Amino acid sequence: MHTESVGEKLSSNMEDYLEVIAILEKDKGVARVKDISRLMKVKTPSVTSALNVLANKGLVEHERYGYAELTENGKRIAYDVLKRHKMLTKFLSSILKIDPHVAAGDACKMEHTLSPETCKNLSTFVEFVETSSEVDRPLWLKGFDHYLKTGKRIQCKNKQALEKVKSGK
Amino acid sequence: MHTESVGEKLSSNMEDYLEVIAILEKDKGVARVKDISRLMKVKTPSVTSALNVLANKGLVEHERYGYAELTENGKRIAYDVLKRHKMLTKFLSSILKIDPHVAAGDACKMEHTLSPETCKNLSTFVEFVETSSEVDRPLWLKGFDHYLKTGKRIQCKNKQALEKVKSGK
DNA sequence: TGAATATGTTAGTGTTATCTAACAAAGAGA
DNA sequence: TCTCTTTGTTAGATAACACTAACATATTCA
Repeated sequence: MHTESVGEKLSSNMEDYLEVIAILEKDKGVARVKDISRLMKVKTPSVTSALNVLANKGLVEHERYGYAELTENGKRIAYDVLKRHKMLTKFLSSILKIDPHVAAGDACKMEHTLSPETCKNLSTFVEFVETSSEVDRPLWLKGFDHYLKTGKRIQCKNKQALEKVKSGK
Repeated sequence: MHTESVGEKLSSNMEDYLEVIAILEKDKGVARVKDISRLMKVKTPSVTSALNVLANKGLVEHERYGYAELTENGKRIAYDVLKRHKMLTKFLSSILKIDPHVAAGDACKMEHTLSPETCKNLSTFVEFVETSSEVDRPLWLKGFDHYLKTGKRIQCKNKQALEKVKSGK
């Protein structure tokens, strides 16, 4: 019956619960046990149990038979996880061309475990690609797309590269 | 005392045990409980317990007080995981410039959970970068390195791009 | 060969997270 | 208001995986 210290790190599972609650609060205004159970693909007693754990850690507020609500600390963690989730999904779908559904699944698994360094650099990479000018971005990313599809590299000898650079503007 | 059906999928943990055994067999010739426990960062009773599970599934052979040995099925899985591990480490360290030690840690977490699609395309991406000709590879990858370090994009107007293309050969 | 040391196993526990079955409360309609 | 349905909780079981303490076997070397 004691509140856990804030410093203890959360399991992937508990992070997932927080994330789902954040999504429900955003989409529906409130997070109900039944909706959480649906999104988490678990039965409702598992949710009740998880909410007790999270409430004990001061990450959600939950009155018996009531809604779950993220506390400020809970929001901080949930939004962090969501941010990573979105970044990972973007990397997988728009750069690696992974089917969006599969990409979301993989992002779910990675979002809890990747080191801050990897998250940061991957995020920078996505940003680098997304904000590239028309001149260079299509050059290598289209090259990769072609390589993905055919296994063969677009011929990119000097003359052809020059062509692209010229016609780029 | 029954052999598990081959189809049941292995937990991340059991895959890790197989991987570690494969590494020990390669490095030292044999895999001892103590060495496995060291690499897995668990105590020896956990290893004994894991070996029983894996032996039951027909993935290792293990006589009491003896070495652990991968069966053919065990090798197949272990080598698969190792292959993913190496590919992920290469992506993280040579493209994202993650410190090798951190990269190895992240690879360990991802290697069990990523979808085949993501593994395949990421692998293709690494290959695409590694086998690029001198002309285009440095162009964008160096651009990314600079962006990583400074947060600023190398100016890549047409004239400058032309310069690089010309001097590339 | 026969202690002493190193290594491996067994037994029993704890933690996390899941489930089913049974019960309790809340909400909706007649 | 009173019942029916929906939703949520409790109790108790199970599974995976780790641990410690105690015990068993192997190995080493004097």
